Amino acid sequence: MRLYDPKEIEEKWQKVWEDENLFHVGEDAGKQKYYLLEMFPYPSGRIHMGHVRNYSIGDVIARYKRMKGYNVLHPMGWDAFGMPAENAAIQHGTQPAVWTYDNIAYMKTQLKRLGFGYDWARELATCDVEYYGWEQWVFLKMYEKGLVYRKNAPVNYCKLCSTVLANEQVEDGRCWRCGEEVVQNELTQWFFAITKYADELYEYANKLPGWPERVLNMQKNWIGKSHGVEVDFPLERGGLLRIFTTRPDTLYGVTFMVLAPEHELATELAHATPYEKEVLSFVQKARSQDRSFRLELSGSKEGVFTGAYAINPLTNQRVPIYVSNFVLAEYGTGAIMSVPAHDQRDFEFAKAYGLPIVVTIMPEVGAEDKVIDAASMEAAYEGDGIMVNSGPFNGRQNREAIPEIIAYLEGRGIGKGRVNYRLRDWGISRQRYWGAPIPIIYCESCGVVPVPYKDLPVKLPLDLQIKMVGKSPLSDYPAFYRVNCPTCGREARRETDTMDTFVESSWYFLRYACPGYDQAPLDRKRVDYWMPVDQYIGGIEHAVLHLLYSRFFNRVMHELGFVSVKEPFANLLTQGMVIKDGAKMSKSKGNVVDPDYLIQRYGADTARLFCLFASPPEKDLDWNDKGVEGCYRFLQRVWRLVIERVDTLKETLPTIEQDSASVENKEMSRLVHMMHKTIKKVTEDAERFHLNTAIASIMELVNAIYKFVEVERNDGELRLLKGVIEHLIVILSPFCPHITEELWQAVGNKGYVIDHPWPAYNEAYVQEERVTVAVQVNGKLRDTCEVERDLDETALKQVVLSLEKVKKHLENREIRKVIVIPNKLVNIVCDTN
RNA sequence: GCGAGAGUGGCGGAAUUGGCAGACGCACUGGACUUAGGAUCCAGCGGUUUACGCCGUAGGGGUUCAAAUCCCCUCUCUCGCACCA
Repeated sequence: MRLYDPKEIEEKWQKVWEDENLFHVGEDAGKQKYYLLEMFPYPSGRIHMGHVRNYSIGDVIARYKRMKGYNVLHPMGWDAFGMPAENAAIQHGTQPAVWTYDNIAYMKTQLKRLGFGYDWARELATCDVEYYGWEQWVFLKMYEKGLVYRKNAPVNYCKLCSTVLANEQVEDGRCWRCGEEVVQNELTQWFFAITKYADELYEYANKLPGWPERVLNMQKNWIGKSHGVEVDFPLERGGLLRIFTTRPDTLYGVTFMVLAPEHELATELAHATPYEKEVLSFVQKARSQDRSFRLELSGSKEGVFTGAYAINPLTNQRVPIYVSNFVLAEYGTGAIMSVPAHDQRDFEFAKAYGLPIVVTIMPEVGAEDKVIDAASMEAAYEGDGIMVNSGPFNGRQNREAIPEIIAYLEGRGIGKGRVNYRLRDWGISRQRYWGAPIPIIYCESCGVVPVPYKDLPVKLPLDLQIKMVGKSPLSDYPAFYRVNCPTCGREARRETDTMDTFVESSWYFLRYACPGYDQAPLDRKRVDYWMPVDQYIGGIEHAVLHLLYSRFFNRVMHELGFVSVKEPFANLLTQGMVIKDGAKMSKSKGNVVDPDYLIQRYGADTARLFCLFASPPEKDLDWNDKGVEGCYRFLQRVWRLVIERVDTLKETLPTIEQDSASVENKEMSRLVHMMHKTIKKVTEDAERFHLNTAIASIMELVNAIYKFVEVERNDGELRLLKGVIEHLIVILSPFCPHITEELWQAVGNKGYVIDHPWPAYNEAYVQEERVTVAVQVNGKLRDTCEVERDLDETALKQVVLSLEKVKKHLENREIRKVIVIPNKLVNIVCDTN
């Protein structure tokens, strides 16, 4: 008998798929499209198990949908700009471009060896000038529309990476990539005006039913929409101090004001007063601390009095103005009103500096058992209640009064309702080489001059030596930055920063729809055929980064007229990590499993099968070498099942339609039932991505077939066997495409299994003719019995009551009622004496 | 602290709607075949009990004829956010 040799058959079919161009797709108005996308990889050198898992899940869905009759777009490409290329260049003296394209070439062979069905004709690498050139084009359009601007601002800077980071790329005060502590630097940077879409990005998060709640919450959290009011507090010495608050219902309880150290009034108010010296030294100290350090001081709120007072516009009382490190300059107006009675932070500050506390909200009677009192309270009361000490609003429920208070403020011209966002604009300048050059020229006489469209692309030079220095390598390379001003022709200087690589990954999914298009970044007709992505699959780690940027960028492309849809990803699946020995697989932990080794030892089908079978896609996958063996064993079992009787099967005409006439005995009807049940289960599980249980049910079918072939079978039975085996091959094929293609051919089929339509199941056969009914007495299982399906209740009761075990449990007891769940369960409720 | 999710055999995990808890696989145990078994096949495999049975889905309470599933309380873990006024 021929042995299962994965290496041989996998190479064979991969070549056939490639030669026959089987996964190439075009737009076809006659078919329903399905765009399936997995997050593209960074070409780091080799793929890891996380990729294998991600792409295996995607490949199953793509193949399944294709067999279902969809026109499936399943592309692959490379997120090819980024720092590792530069670091490798410094370490090994290579060129980032060479390093990157070499890695791409190798990783592509790895993906091919896993048998993923991509349309390679659409492959792109973001470091291709054909790609980033169009990105520069979009940058210029955004510049024209005011969606890109340049400003001097304190930015997050990672010393180790020698570059600036966006807010989203700072985690716990550390660099998302290398973990180095992030410091604040003042630099002139380019920003994308993502905050212009803050509200839309927030609100549409409620219109994405196909996304995990968790991701949407993280995004909403990040955007941080809050409703409140801006209030102008007159300064005693003239002028106004504007603050933002979400709690106008506590305005009557304001006892002081606090400014961020960066607030322009901070030093101004103290100017020429006895407080000036102290304020100046405090502000200087605070400014020298970087943001993460200031945040670490949580709990220790420090501040100084400016010597100035503001007037509470509702009470006309004068309240002192402080400067403190706990107020953020970037949020709201950089100044706050402080209500120590009802805000814990203000309370702590008031206690530390001996400031008065005025209670304006009392807990409602019954809601809290104590009446709060300014003198004795030990923490702020942040809950709701009835307003007191609040002039015309006394006695009102605080939440209900808020809209009226806002109207009251607006009517008197002292405040205005306002929505505030936590989201900041996206800083995209990076002082690195291996990225897309920002298409801008600085001219001493003309200022900031965009590169004319006709001069695009601004090509990244490939022939420079990369040295680790604290500034962009390009700024050391005159051949790049020396340029003549496009406006006046005089000598000028190119921007030497490059774009954040998250810009490239924000629109690659659009470009897949029209690869190679050279008239514009995108070909709207084709983009509209394919967009939105029907199913996006990737890691949770991009919940706010890539996924938020892409939603923003797609909106920009929408406004530029390149795509109709506003939201790029209709459905999102976030797959879990691959864990081994209790930790994420990583080189430093020494717990990596090399995909090449797996393919070499067991074959791609086994590698895929294990990744899919070991746990449901959203959960973390616990790597288990023995589990891999189990999957290999299963495939050998399938192989033997077919190959051991391949000659017979080849000669037998399959019974594809299992009508009742061809079913001669109980074992046949049992097999027919198993087959239809399995098709149904796999179909439903594929639709909801429960791929592990889909595989489990296929295993059950295989077990049932083995049971069926234990004895010699007649012609009719063999015809059924062949039909069932063919169905088995078809439904296993999305998971393990090579072995199934081989077996499909071995049993005598001409075409490819991938071209075979997904089988339908017949509900009539999904149900068995005889069913096992659980029999309970007072809710406890006492026996089971096999009866005809849909047996009427009276007959069923009769059968059940005649069971010996049941009789025993009913002795001397009176039956109160009998509950019957058809074909499932009978529960006899009786006295319990 | 706030928000979200989870807790089921020795392990990974099943259980679309409240209806036989533990599918499928791993590990383990016994057996068959064998020169051999790390191959294959068969049987067993939540705990406890000689057995009938009793107990069992983090713990406690509740609703129900019936709860892993619904409700309340407690504990533990994971993730995200965290002076955002």
